[in-house]
Amino acid sequence: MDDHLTVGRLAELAGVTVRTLHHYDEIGLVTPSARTAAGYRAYAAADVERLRQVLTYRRLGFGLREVAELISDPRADAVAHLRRQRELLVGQREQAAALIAAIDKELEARAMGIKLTPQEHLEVFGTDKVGGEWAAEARERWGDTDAYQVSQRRTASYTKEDWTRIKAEADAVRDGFAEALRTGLPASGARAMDLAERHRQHISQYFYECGYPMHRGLADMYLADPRFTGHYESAEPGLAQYVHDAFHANADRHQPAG
Amino acid sequence: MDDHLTVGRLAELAGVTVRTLHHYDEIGLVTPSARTAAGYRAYAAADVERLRQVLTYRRLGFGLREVAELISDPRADAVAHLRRQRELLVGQREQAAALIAAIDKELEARAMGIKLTPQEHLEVFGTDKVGGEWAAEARERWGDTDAYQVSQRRTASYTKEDWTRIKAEADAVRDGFAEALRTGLPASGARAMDLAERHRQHISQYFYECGYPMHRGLADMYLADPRFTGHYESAEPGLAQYVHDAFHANADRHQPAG
DNA sequence: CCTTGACCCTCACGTGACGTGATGGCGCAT
DNA sequence: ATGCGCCATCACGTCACGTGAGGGTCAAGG
Repeated sequence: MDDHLTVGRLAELAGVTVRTLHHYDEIGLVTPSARTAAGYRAYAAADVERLRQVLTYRRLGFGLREVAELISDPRADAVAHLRRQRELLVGQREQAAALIAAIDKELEARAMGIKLTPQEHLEVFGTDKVGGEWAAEARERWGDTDAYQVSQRRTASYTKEDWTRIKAEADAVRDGFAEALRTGLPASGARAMDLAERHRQHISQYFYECGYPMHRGLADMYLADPRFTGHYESAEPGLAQYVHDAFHANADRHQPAG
Repeated sequence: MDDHLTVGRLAELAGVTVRTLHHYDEIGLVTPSARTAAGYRAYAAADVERLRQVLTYRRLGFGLREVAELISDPRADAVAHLRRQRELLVGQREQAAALIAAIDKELEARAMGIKLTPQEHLEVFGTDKVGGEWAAEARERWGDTDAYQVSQRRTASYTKEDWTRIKAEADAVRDGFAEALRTGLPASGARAMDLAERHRQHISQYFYECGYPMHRGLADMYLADPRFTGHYESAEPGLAQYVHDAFHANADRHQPAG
């Protein structure tokens, strides 16, 4: 009774109710590895660790049935779990950040006395949807590994190296734009438009299908969102506007009537 | 039927099921402001907006009963809602970030063949608990609006100008580091340490109390998280490591025994 | 005009993850 | 031996929908 915990103790430790532990025992999700003579549940260190995994996955939006599958997956060791959990958490964090950005945008608009278009309001739904069904999406992704790389909009599971490459390419494009601006080339010139096209293809390859209409949207976003604006403005004043114009010029070139 | 939406359309738009909208209608949470002759639900723009509020609060972990109270609170206008939602989202984002940090820590430890102490394992429970009851905590906090402004740790509601200044300062520090690295100054030299200190005070002023131990944590983080790494590496190769070393050197200077 | 298929309606029971007692057995201190 | 707190097992309640069943509505095409 010294290296084993009672339900009450474990519940307090883990921040859940006793009933929850009973429930997990009932459905066989976290079963105490021993019982006292009187029938008291006795949780060992390994049980605590298992509960920790369970609660982590639960927090990520998985149902208990799914959690059971995940943690009993024989081809996944502790590190694999941690990597998976990390990814999902990054997704959650990004999602929260996206919603914060949307709210900032709206607050800003209201502060300036501008009413946003219904279109812009719907962004929240969009991100919200992705958010609410994040786990579901993740599940689908793990289902078939073929369509996975192809159709996903988000950053899936890039390795550190991938990110480094992505960042490098993004910076290369930015620096290219900065130089074009400094040397006085027009935003609608061939050099700027080529850089815009390179950027569009980069986004398409690593993030999501980005057609010309969507690329136009990105251009506007880069002017509207201070974070993105800062990314370009910090390299060269006026660069955000320049990039914006180049994106649109490039879109005009490939798909007139925009 | 032109400015009104049917259930199906709204459901798709909002990323929820038709059944959910039926349910919200049943309990009087989001009731369509009109019905067609055939009895079809007809949602007007105001209804859509209300649904948006509902889904936002729901996403933040509130029960529908609570959501109903929140959005029918007469002393809260749209901006107040947005500010509240923003705060809760910042909390969620921080919480996710905290868990990511905890996982990074464990992954790092495992990579180095170190087993963490049970103490450290329990951190996850701690943050998890805070997370699960985030909404409850938030509710308590709103009890007194005085402590509210004071005790907030994060970025609350910075203006666009604030963000621009913040970004500018961050870039100035980065460029300073880059130059120091290029000119061959050591990471433990006066120039680098002064920049580190400037960075720390910047963080403390605009974001959160950042003591030397926490600044050390940030240093490690900058090497661990590819986005932060990219921020520095893109300016100059090897800069992330350099900055990391400078932070630690600076911390050593002010608080030995680290 | 009439069919067809996609959409809509209202019951109404099912489900997942527990909450909330009810009733009774340990275990230790006074 | 007698509280008092914690433990056990039923067993029903709840919340936010899911999932059909059975039947009306509507726009498009034959």
